[in-house]
Amino acid sequence: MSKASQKAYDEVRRRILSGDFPEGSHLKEEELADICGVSRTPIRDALRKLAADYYVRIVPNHGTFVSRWSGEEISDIFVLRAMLEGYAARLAARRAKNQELAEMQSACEQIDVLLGKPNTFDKEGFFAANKRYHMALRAAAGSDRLASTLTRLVEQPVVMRTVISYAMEDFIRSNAHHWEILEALREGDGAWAEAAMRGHIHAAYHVYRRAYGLSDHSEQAAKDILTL
Amino acid sequence: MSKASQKAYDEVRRRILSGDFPEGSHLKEEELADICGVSRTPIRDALRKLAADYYVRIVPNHGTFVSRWSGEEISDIFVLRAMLEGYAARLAARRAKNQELAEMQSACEQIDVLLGKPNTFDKEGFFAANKRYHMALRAAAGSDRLASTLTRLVEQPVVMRTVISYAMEDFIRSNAHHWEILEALREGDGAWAEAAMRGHIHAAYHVYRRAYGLSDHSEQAAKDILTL
DNA sequence: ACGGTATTTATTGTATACATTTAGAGCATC
DNA sequence: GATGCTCTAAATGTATACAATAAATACCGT
Repeated sequence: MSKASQKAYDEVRRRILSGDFPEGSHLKEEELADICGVSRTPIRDALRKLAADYYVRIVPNHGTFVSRWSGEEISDIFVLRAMLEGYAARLAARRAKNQELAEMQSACEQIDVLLGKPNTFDKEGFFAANKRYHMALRAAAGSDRLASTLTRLVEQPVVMRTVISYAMEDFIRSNAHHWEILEALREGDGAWAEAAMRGHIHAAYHVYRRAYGLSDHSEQAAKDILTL
Repeated sequence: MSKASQKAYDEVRRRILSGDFPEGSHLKEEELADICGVSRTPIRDALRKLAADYYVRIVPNHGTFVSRWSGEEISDIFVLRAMLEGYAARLAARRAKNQELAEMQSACEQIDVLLGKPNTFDKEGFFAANKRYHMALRAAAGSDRLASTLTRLVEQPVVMRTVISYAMEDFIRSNAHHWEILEALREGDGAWAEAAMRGHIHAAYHVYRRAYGLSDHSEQAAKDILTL
């Protein structure tokens, strides 16, 4: 995507994630054009891409609406993520290059530094390093299709909300998982990497449910992750 | 997508699948506009959507190019499909409504009719009914995210090529799987449905490899499906 | 003849004007 | 008062003109 389109994409996405554009709200092209300082054409490009990434839903001849994430969908997404990212870890154990492993290690070390200051813990920094770790692992899996599917599927707002409700012990455990998965990759042990990654996602889902309540459906989804 | 955009999408997609636009070729917006009889604007919309569906790749300021499917990618996709469509079957066993089950049964019956005329077997008809069956199952899973992820991931050209190389016994076995999965859904047995679906995809992958050759990598992918 | 630079040209990116569609207000009719 | 119609306004869909970009070409100097 080019300059204006990218600018529009970033700006609209940011406002959706920040809650400035609430779920279900109608995004009008002309208003967005004013806000972003570009014409309607790149706005439309951006909206199409946001739709492909599930941030919005476009109804022909009616307009673009910010997606709603129901509890059911979020549960489904955690299960899908456990499956796909687990498989990515398995592939990465076979295909990862040194450079990618180094990038993952760098992210782990950065998080360790942050963990060293528990009183003024930098959640934003954790969020960024965590993302860097997972992106590197997806790249290491060596399947563009899998990587982009995962990136689209894993809604950053959900990750964000999960991280926000992490307690200190959750951050510690999360990075312990990161180190463990990295070791599994270095050993070339795909089964280990996959199992550890599933555990990692499952732990995140546990925190999410603890913070935002659990339904029968989410109970079922938790079982689904276990019995994949 | 609206009228002109949809028309452009269908036309360009058709030409890609038919080989009229070969892999790697550069699709120029103005030419496509002439071919489709619409202006560049809906052409651009269509290209963006084709990119989201992995049919083409857009390089900013350079243009749109028809995607290449490497053997590795195809293997990866079969594994992903076994995983995701297996999970869809598991969900469908819990959530499927009578209407969706009826749709699936209708597709099975239609294929049975086709199978009754082995001398003049209608592969196109099988292809269409097979698609109807799988779409109904994805809908029955009740997760929009999962359904659209699958639809994007499963390249119809790959399915097409696979079906083309089916022998009569492969068609028979394929529909036997369809009936078995349907029964599992009716019994509400998610584990059965999932296992049967994975077997179904695995059989298709076997035919594909038999027809188009197998590499070390595809051997590994076949094992991956088994040990999911 | 060779290398480097300016120019041209083809293609994509952006803005804007116009067409189409849809929802809703207002009014007439039953 | 409810129903259904027409008209209007607001939003999206489409076409086209213009700008920016990048590659190819021609030109010039050495």
